[in-house]
Amino acid sequence: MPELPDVEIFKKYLDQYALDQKIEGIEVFENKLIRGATGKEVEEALHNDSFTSSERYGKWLLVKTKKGRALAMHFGMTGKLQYLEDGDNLPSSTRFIIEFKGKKKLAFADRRKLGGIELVKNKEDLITKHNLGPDATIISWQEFKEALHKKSRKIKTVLIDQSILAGIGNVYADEILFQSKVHPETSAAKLEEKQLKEVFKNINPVLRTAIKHQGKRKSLPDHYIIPHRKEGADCPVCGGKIEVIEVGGRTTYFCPGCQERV
DNA sequence: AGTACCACCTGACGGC
DNA sequence: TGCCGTCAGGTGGTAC
Repeated sequence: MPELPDVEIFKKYLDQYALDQKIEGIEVFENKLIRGATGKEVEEALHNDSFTSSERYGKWLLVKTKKGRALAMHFGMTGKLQYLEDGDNLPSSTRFIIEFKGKKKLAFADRRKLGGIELVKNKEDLITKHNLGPDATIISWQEFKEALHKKSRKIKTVLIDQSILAGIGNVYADEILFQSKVHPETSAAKLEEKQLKEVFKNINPVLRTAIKHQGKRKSLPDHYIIPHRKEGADCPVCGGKIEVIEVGGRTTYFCPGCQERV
């Protein structure tokens, strides 16, 4: 379930393996995952070009080419990248591959087909097209407060709304709220400024910790709720029982002892 | 305008 | 043993 930390890991992976190699073509196994263009168009756009750098924005990975093009990748729920040398087997659920000189490949696999790629002009184009708010790791306190303090919606649904801030998904929203001792169903507008600031202050530490742990959720610190995402599990902080509810159609784990309803 | 909800997607899992 | 309903949660579109 790629959220911001997972995409940051994909970025490092792509930077390590797929930069500065001549692109000879692409092969598409699932047309639906090429958004807003045909496979042929993407092929023509990338042919004889090469990737020079990448940038993560929210849950998007923007890959730039030497000739000034940009390929935006989204990983949906189950997307991932795999770099292959000549003779390596394609991962299961490979939806398309980018072929480099020397029979090397970058495979985009996505079991549930909720991810995909598209051609964009640049980062601003991506942001406009998908109505993305500021990236969760760079938003300032002032911007954050301004965006949230009048929202009547539940704080959790606001946190995962990509048009408000980009990058936080279901799992890390629960973690940020647990660390902030804020109940996920509290209306954003009803939070005291102190609580809202606490939420803001926990965003970066939680996301950075997740990146440091390579997105492996079981290996996160024990005082995080993520390793205890199970109904009735013991809360690592107060020893109470973890509860499961649905918020905005998403499964939500929280500790009623630590996260008081406002 | 702001908010809520549903469709899409498919493999894993659990109940009977 | 095997079938089948349910669940997971990303985005984007629609309805209120």
